[in-house]
Amino acid sequence: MSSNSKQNGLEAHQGQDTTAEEAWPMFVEFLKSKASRITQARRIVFDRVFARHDHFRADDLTAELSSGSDYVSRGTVYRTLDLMTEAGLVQKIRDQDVHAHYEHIYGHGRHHHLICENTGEFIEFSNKVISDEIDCICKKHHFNQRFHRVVVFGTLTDTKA
Amino acid sequence: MSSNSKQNGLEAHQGQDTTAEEAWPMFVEFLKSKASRITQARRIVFDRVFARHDHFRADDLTAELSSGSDYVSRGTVYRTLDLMTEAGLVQKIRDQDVHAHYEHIYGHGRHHHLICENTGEFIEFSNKVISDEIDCICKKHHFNQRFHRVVVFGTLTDTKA
DNA sequence: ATTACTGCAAAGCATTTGCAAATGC
DNA sequence: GCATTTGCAAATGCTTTGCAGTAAT
Repeated sequence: MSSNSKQNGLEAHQGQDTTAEEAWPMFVEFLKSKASRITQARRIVFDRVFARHDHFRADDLTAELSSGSDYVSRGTVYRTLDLMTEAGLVQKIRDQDVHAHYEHIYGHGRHHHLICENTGEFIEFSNKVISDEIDCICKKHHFNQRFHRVVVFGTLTDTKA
Repeated sequence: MSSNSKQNGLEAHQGQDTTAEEAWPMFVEFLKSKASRITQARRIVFDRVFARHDHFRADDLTAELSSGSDYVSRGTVYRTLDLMTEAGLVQKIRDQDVHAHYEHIYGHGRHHHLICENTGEFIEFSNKVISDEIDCICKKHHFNQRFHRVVVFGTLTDTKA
């Protein structure tokens, strides 16, 4: 296996971050493990993601990559971002269901959720330790909290004996 | 001011929850404070929201209200839900920006965010107390955690002296 | 009577998808 | 050479909006 990403028959992309160089082999491994291909488009998207150090939207990347020699199409940007998320290299900040859910809160109070990824079930909880800790963090950061939200993703294990 | 919501010239909607009856006057107050009107459509949406005790999508409501004598149009459902959110009677579970944001996490680790509602700034933090507490909650609920997310909404107070 | 609200249908917008051409292996 | 990927453009699905008619004050 070629251990150096520069040998993949791709031009060197200049101005690259150390992390990108470090992380690329991980993505390569991931793709290989899925019998997926190491393509130019994937490398380009990958580099752009690691060139950034902020939060971005898929659309921002699409825009950046929509002209010039590094052109990658919208569809491919989304598809690659999904792969990188699956590989654990990228965090999707508002993921799962894109669309808003509501619930009434009168006589209910703020609470948080465990979301089961199998059944879609929501389990509610509230917890003072967490709230207090968050208050403390806010204070530290001179942040005036309006409210907070905690969401835990995972699966509900069957409790039946 | 009429203190009983049943006097608002609207038919009584049967099968109603106590909370709906309790909360309705609050919504009325809210609407009055905005010089907005108490309408049938708003009452119908309101009742449907409080008749539910789960999480729902705006679309679910629209579907429920798209036939029969309690018809309310999609647009109005969304508009009313916004009002109820503004009034603090409803919690929008995936709010703020509807669209996904990404960030790369290699050499970064999982972390959480304080989001400034004025500037859109993200401040990152990670905290073991919170993670531990969440682990504990998951155990209690027989929940197999994949990952969790904490988001705090509010405003960054200027720290300059 | 006045002005806000509703219903409708069309527009918006991020995201997804089907398919023919291109590319990696 | 064969199978996966890409680019394209159209489709999707939730949400928003403009406007003319309707209802609340």
